[in-house]
Amino acid sequence: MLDIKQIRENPDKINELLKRRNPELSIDEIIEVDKERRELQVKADNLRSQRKNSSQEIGKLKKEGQNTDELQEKVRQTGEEIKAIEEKENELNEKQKNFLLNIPNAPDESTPPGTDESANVILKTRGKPSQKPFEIKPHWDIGLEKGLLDFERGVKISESRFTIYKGEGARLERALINFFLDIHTKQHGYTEYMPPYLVNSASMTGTGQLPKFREDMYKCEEEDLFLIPTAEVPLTNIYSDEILKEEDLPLYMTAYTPCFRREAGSAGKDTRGLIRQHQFNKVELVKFCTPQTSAEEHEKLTGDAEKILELLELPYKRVELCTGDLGFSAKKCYDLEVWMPSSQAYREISSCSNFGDYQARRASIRYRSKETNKPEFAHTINGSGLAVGRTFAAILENCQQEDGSIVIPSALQPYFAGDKIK
RNA sequence: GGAGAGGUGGCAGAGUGGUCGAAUGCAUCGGUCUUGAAAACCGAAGUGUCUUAACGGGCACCGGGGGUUCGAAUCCCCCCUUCUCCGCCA
Repeated sequence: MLDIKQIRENPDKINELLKRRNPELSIDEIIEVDKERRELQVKADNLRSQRKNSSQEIGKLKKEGQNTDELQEKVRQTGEEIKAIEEKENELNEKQKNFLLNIPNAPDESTPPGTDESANVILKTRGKPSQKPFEIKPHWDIGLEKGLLDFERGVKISESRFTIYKGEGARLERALINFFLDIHTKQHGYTEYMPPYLVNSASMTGTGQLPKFREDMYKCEEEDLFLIPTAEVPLTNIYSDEILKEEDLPLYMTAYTPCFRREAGSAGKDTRGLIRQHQFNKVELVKFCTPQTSAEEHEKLTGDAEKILELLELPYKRVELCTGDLGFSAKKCYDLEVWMPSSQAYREISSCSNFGDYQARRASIRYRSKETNKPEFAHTINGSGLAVGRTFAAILENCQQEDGSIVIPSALQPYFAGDKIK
């Protein structure tokens, strides 16, 4: 969340940045609440101080055998006063907290302004969209034909947007996961994790999914547990409510997990194929670092994700999201988009965001600064490295041959234990 | 799931109604001593929040929430969690 102190001190600056994201956003209404809240705190603190002193006095007098009835009655009344103020105080605290939890991050100064994706900026393009002398079959057709995917039975055993991988399809998916993890751990310095796939509401709040996006998530009925929509949630919250040593930073973490999203509100979008599933596999990259290095670490992390696309020889673009297209918790974001012949378009396959201290403040992830020896909020960064199902689809299409076979990119062949799907 | 015992500062561990933000030990940091180091000795040191130009000061925090009381780490209730035993089980 945003820092209330900064809001207090620089309301115009913060409003201006938020309005780049959405003109309707404003922190104005919280300023008065904050002021009132602080006034009440001063009042209550003073009364509590009085009560403390008087109570101690009573203790002393009683020891001396003196009558304290009158003083006790006075303190009792002070107690009632405190209670009344505390009630109002709690109400305002709650209001402020809710407000802050529902306000998105302020965009970075460098994030290009704009209201929707049309204002996104293409930063680079690598590889050329495959021009082939035959018609490339969409991955859902070729996947079904080759017995790699079973959409209908996936729907039968679950519901729509659930798919079964089968035979060489399942093996290709597994090969991709292992390939991604090996590159990131062996070449990019990430530590591999296997976190829980169900997390509590505190974790979901820490990374920003709650309270605003509850309807996007699968929730357990009996427990305070949600299926993770991304490994970002468990990984980022590993160090919530902790103070790390500055020497421990930067911290690089990666994990393969399935991801679960209700996709409420995407009815009718990408209904065919693997692009938009309720359950999909993803390898996630997460970093914690100091504010001084976060911009640089963000660039590096994005490069780590790009490396995978390059090794797989898939054509892609790097796009910088404009302020209006930014995710809720992000202040700066690059999307990687892979060429998808079936839609004759580039489709998002990774999203690499810098959150500044926004998540760290929500989840209380701090490090002790060597310079000041005081706890400071860390910066968090994450990105997909990559979405596995979408990579699977991209390979089925981009690597498709005229005879319908799929040539496995050479870097992946050892993982797939084969060079081709016939 | 059942029974029992716990949850206190970075760690270990005391404290069962008042002067306790909390003894003590270890670890940490600064200093003295030393050619250097160790040892010894002296000293510093939690987190949050409010207030102040600043120095400083106030308040809160002993797993979380509520209650009793003039006063709660300490008493009561609920929840979470750890350990041990039993049950179940991949």
